[in-house]
Amino acid sequence: MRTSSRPTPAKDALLEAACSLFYTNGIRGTSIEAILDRAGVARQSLYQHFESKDGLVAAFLNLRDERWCGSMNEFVVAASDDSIERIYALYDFLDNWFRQADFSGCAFINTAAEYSNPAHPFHILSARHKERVLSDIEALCQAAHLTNPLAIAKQLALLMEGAIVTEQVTPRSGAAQEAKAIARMLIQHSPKPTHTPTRTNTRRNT
Amino acid sequence: MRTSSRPTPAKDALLEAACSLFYTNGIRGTSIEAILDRAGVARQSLYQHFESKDGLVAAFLNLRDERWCGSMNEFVVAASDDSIERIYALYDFLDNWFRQADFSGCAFINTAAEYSNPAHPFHILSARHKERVLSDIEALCQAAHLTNPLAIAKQLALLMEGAIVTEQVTPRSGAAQEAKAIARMLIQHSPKPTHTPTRTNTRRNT
DNA sequence: TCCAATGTAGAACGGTTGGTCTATTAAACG
DNA sequence: CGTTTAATAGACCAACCGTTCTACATTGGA
Repeated sequence: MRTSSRPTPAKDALLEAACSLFYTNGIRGTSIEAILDRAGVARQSLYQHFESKDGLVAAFLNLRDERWCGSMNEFVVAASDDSIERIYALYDFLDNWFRQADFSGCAFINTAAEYSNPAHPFHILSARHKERVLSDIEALCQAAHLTNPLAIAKQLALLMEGAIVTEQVTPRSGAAQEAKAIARMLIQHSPKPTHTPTRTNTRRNT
Repeated sequence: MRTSSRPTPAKDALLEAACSLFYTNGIRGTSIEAILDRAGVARQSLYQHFESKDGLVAAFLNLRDERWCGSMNEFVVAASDDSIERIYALYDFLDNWFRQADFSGCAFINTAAEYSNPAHPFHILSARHKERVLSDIEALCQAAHLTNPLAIAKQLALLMEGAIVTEQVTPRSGAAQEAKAIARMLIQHSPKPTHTPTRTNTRRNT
């Protein structure tokens, strides 16, 4: 009687089904029955691998976080060698995501909406995901030698959220490219990195 | 036996309770029982005034749309006489909203997330709300004599969505002021209106 | 005064939900 | 070989859900 955390065929199928259904239909909108059907797995198998529906939800959120952040980072790295272009590629990543048939917004925004209490475990997991995304973006800004990388990362993240939600409520709105254009303007008008000396830097005794 | 659409005490209490509960707990997260309790109204009264739970949901969405847009427009008009300042006041309106104790994000974003199918009646109502908000913002941009008011309105709306969602997932993040700062940059770097003549305008034979 | 409308209280319904229990099968491994 | 382990199928449960129904009280006009 071991409570293994190693993936078993049944456990794997369960998680995959949960991922898909929780994402597109929401958590409260997805019944255990529907997950079992999709996974083609017996009822008991679920409770052998997960404590409860809530346990399965937590596993779903963690897996989705890992995969989404992984995809994002892979995409921007593959997009360009230039560190500034990689930032803009964030919005191409979104654009690409939006075109996928099963796009239903951000799973974590949706979850935070479904569980509005900020103290709720699912809401907390959602907030943590957004923290991770923010720090990934901040890393991109640092690599691009932008001054105040965190501040710009926050702005870039806000633009991403806006694009995601706009596209969710009004599909095919082209929000990703809209956000990209704003991001361009933002970065072009941000303070220049020190290794690009400006005339201002050469002044003495200010 | 008349199916009046005039508000009755019971009908009013029901709608008010539904508004509050659907907003903070979501639609699937709110039971008929909870609404009856909150309204202090008998079970039968609900089905006398509304066809079903879905009917009550539709009434909630319509009322919320009316009230929210009304508040927004009142706020920006009261904020300033200057047409450009009114645009910036959009984000002060958000800031004010975010500080309210029961803030739970945008009811329409939440609803579109809960009913992800764009063909679902609730999703459609949510999309329509966003259309109305967009046209209100566009009107502000026209009043400010901005060139291409719709294009700028879309950008301003995207910033608003981003701020709302950011604040929802991560409360007290100051996202409204963040968005306001980006909006400032956006408008300052947008093409100037014709009634503010520039040197370019005074040239002859270009 | 009577009647219709609007309200209340609460039982009852069929369906669904998350979760448990039992019994059985099949492979993995000492 | 026998035992453990994960898997299966499906009955079962209590709770909850949206909805309907019955019975009764209040009230404001014709």
